[in-house]
Amino acid sequence: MDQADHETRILDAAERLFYARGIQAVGMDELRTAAGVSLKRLYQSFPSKDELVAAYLDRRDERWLSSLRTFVGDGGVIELFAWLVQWFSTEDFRGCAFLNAFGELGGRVSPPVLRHKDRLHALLRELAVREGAPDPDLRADQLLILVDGATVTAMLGRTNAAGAALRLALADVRG
Amino acid sequence: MDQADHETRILDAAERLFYARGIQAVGMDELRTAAGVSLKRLYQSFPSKDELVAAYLDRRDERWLSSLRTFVGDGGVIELFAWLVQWFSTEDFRGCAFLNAFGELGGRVSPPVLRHKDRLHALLRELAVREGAPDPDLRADQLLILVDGATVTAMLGRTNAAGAALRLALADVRG
DNA sequence: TAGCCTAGAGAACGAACGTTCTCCAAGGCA
DNA sequence: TGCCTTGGAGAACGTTCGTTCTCTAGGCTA
Repeated sequence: MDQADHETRILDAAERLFYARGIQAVGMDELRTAAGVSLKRLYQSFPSKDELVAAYLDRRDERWLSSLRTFVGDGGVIELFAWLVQWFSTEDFRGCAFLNAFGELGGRVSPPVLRHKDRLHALLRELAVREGAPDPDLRADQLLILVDGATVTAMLGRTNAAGAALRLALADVRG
Repeated sequence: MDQADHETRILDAAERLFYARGIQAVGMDELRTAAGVSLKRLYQSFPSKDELVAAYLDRRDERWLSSLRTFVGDGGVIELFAWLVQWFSTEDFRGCAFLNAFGELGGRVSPPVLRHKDRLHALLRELAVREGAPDPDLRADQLLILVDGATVTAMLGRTNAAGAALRLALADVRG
């Protein structure tokens, strides 16, 4: 097992634990145990917890956006919110990892969080252009509001959040 | 200065510090200093940090909703989002205290957070009824998505969040 | 005035946690 | 076989933090 394998196992454990229970609630020792890696190797791969957190967020950003992009393909808001419905109903769903991390750590995690939201905004803008929206930037802003709003609302237990948001997205196209 | 005054000063300091920097980032000792109160009295008023956090959230809930309710009065979504615009532009704005607390502490703060969102939902439902919405529950769900979505989006620096959300709210009425 | 109660200041305690260090076993190489 | 390097397990260290304890000063009552 080489260095890359170790990093993958560490990041897998980090994503599972950090997302499920919060970053500050998970210690390096518990993470080490979950990853099945020695503390020495953990610190060789990621010299501090802050760097591990940044790596966790960046990898989650890539995977999350890639999954969404693949699912939506050339589709529109229907596919966008269908993907959200499926995400919200996964067993370990606990809201947006980036918003949670921001609430928890504030400025210390800002760069990965802002990067993530900018990339999501760019994806939504592409969708807006395909839709023929007259003002794609505004439309992307609005879709971002709907996606984030539905996500935090679903996190707190309102199960029809994605459906309600979809109706707003469709209404705006007609309006 | 009696007991109630002390509690007020403690809660004032707690709200300022917890909201600005996060709950876990503020220790009881710093809070004691900011409130100008002895540690003994602090623990007489609030026997543990968890109880102080709950009291902070509950008092913020009351004040926040009361301010919104007063501003909106018998108005509709225009007034609702006008209030948000003003809130977002306050200097110390840092998103929704309840969503941030949830991201930070997860289940440990769930009851006050859920209470707050339920009360906000109820206020939005009243507004939906006044508007003559055909399905006030759905409309309240949607307004909650727009309010929370605009709030987290504004927190991350998109300054026109409230305006973009308002347009969606108006579009749905027309659609 | 003498004794007692209160309250404040901050030292102290115990736990948790990020990070580093020590010890030892195992394996490659002369 | 004997030596040297590598890596794992976990002890140890220093700090932070929530919470409690101690000591002392001041004011009220008899």
